[in-house]
Amino acid sequence: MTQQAEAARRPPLSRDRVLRAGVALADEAGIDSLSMRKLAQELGVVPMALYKHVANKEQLLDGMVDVVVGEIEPPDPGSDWKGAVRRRILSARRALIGHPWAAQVIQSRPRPTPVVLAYMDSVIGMFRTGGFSVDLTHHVMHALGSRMLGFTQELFDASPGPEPDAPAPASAGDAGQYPYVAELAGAVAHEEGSVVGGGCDDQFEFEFSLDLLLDGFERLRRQGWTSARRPQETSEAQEAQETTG
Amino acid sequence: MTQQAEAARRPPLSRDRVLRAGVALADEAGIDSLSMRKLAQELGVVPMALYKHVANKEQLLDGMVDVVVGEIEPPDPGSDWKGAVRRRILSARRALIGHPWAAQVIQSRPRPTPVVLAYMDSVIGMFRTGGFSVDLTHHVMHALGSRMLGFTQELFDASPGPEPDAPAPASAGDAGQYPYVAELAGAVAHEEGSVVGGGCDDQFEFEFSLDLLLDGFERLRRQGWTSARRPQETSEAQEAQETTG
DNA sequence: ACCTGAACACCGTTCAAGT
DNA sequence: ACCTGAACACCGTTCAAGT
Repeated sequence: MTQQAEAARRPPLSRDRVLRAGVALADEAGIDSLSMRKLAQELGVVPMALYKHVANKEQLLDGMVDVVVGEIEPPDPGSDWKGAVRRRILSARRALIGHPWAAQVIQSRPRPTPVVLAYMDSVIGMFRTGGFSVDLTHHVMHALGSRMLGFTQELFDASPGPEPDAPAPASAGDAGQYPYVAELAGAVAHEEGSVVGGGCDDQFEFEFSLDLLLDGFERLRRQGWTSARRPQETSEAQEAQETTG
Repeated sequence: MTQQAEAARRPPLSRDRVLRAGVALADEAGIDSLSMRKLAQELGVVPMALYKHVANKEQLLDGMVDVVVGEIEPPDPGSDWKGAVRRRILSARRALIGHPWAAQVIQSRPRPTPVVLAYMDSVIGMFRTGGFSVDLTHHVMHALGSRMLGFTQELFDASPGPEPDAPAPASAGDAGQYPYVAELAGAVAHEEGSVVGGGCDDQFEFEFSLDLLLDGFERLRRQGWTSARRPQETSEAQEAQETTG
């Protein structure tokens, strides 16, 4: 009765509503809290009702990834390849940051969804129309890796877990055992503009390595790099050039 | 009776034996098949017996990561920083490749174990003794990210899953929808030396982007880069130099 | 024909009962 | 004091029974 009344008040279930509820639940409660059962409860529906709109949990996660990737802004044409790629990737980063679970879920997918494939296709196109050979574009895409979607795999899960006030990764007590880590941690803690608590400026780090790669790509493109010449040889030849220049 | 006889035959349980059995089980059956219950069964022991040697499953996974990281060869002194770092990272890569689950597990850990911290400390040391400032070393470590431990996060799980003969990521049917992906896939399929099945040469891709980064690091080091000057400005200044040179 | 509750085959971990 | 079986609170998904 009450159940029926509630069902009548809510809009009918649809794949889209299921996916958006999944995204909302993962945003709020974390990806570990996302279960078919909890999602059904959130939607005021019996668990099995979900299976009419998604084949299983894997397909639910696929669809949720599509929602996030759908938030990435389209490429803006009419600028140099580097600026265009840079802007697009930083837009992807903004989308991913809004959904902290997304990076992990994307990497757990056994294959890209059509929406992700379309995004990758358009990024590849930006390199190709920017004057990159098929060969170089291929390796460049591998070098970008997950950075293409706006995230780098931090070595350890930096997401705010269930232990909010845990000791810092490199606490003072470990300074003796890990002198170089301590030196770095100390410098970061005193850095201007760093977040309270001694954290790193993730955006700066992201742009630092993104620009390092993009600059490297541009250098290779100008040299007409092909996979016949290994990058190491390339760099050595270039180092010689720089030294003499 | 039979149980007791079996228990008597086996060496007594220890933390080390539990960890090694966990590594072996994950190697053989995949990380998804690793459960406390199955691991106990593998050791001929009741599930609760494991909890005397590891506090919980999280600590089991931590210990398993330590086993893998322990396989990385120590640094060999007395060579230039780039060669030393390169060799060490490629050694880490060999260790990680032997345990396909390790990359995923490392990234799921909320914080580095002491063994991983010690490895990171020694890598930081290779940069510092190689002439890198604390500042630059910090950003360089971020840029390396998971590559430091020998793996890059491939955008999608390339590990041999439960569907061994599934269609290729970009099958011919999708060529029309994703023209640039198709172009790349076609080129890779015809590449010399590529594995049968059209896969990429992962080792080449890894070294390509590793060398791209290491070369970039060396360039910044020589320029005396500090975080006051952004990489982009650096590169633009350098581009002007290169163009005029 | 459609929907759904109970059931199945798992988890990690707690806890009290047994030796 | 030590060990461990049963139990708890969950999963994703199957399937047969109900409407």
